[in-house]
Amino acid sequence: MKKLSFAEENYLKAVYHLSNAGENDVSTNAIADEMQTKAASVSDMLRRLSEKDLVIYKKYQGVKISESGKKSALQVIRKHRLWEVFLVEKLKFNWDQVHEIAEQLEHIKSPLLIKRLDEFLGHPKYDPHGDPIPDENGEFKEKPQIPLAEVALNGNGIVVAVKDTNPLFLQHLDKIGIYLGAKTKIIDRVEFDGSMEILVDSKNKLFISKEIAQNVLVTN
Amino acid sequence: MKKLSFAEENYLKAVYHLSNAGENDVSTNAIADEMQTKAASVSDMLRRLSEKDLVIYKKYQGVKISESGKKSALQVIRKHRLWEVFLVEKLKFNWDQVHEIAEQLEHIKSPLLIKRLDEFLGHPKYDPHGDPIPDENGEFKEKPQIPLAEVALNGNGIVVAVKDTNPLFLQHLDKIGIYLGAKTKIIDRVEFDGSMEILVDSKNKLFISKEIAQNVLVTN
DNA sequence: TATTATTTTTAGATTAATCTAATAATATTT
DNA sequence: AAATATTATTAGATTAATCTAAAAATAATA
Repeated sequence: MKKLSFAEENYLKAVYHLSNAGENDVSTNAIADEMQTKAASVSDMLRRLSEKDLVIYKKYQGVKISESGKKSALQVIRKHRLWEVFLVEKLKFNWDQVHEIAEQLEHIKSPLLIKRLDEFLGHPKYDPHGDPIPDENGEFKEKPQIPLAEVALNGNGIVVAVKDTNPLFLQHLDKIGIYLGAKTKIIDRVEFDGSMEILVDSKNKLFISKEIAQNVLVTN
Repeated sequence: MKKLSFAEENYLKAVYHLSNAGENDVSTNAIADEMQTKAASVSDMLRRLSEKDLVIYKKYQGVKISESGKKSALQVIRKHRLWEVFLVEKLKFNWDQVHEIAEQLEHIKSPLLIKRLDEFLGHPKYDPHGDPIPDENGEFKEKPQIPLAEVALNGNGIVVAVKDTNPLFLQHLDKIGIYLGAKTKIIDRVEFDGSMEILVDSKNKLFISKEIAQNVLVTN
């Protein structure tokens, strides 16, 4: 595994995420969109990543991440999520504040540092948004999870993740009292607009919109 | 304070250190040496730093760090040393392993992160090598310190810092049992070669070379 | 299917940071 | 002080990453 530049790592991450963990092909424009850059820059970078066999790229046909590219991407994701745990657990950040800082920390190169950080944090399996943390070999297990919007009436669940990590969304969840680990029960559903009434931790009645219900993931 | 690139921050740090905290002028070659780069690259960077008023640069006359340059340098140094404390205190690194990793971490941009890290560490005043950590305003106080080599016969001291932070030197100190906070007493001195015999923590007799004695700093 | 629209790539510039080789300024030494 | 050595700067390339504008390929639609 050669040492990659920050830009290369960021592109690999984007390809990995947009391809749904390397399953699908990804389009140039989708990457440009995700990375807030221009399609021309993406084409250029894909050509270079392809020369290093980090992606499989056929002009005009989209791009797929290679095995070695996936490996690299997963290590960056591992670092990102471990740092997020550190920021929330140890430095008392809120879950909506950690993404940007972790975007920087994820590029620090030191395998020993990450090993020690992982130990220090007690080998966490999930980050503050419920996303799984890959191990040293890139292995991880997603928690079984469905959007609140799809839970049946009177169904119970435990909040295990959020689909969107937009700070405004996370702050809103904080405000209304939804957090990772909260117990939920669907007590009413409005078919007209997809909004619903839920009971949190058997004591707080909440009215939430369809958008919220689609982005809060629970397990049962 | 504008946002600086990694390279700019590294040059400012080098100028600051080589000038003895901004006191003296620094030569182009000295900087090239310190940074393992070529004089031509240094000239170029000095011109650019000068345009941003981070250094005062007159061609062929050496360079001095400006007030705003000093401020930036001290913030980078603050971050470097706080991360070093974190690595040693929390992640159980040895004092000879932390410099390289801190060289990367010092460039992470987030004032809040550093504020929280500082709190988490209990507002440390010194790093693992005994060097003072500047506060948010760049203020710091050096511990009064003299090399063991200059302590009088039978004089006592407490190890407060090391002059050299070369890993091999630090590992050697570990091996012979010298560490920050160790109590020392000079029990013999060989005028011929500057070597000396010392008593550490009132129980371990050690024979050390002139080189060691010059690079271990004590207070009394 | 031919035309139009969209998407993607290439061509050509730009910026930061670096390098080597050549030149210029300063310092040292006969 | 003139010659020589040292040190520092400029000129000109190079590389990574980006951009705009133009060209090429693919997709959508009349």
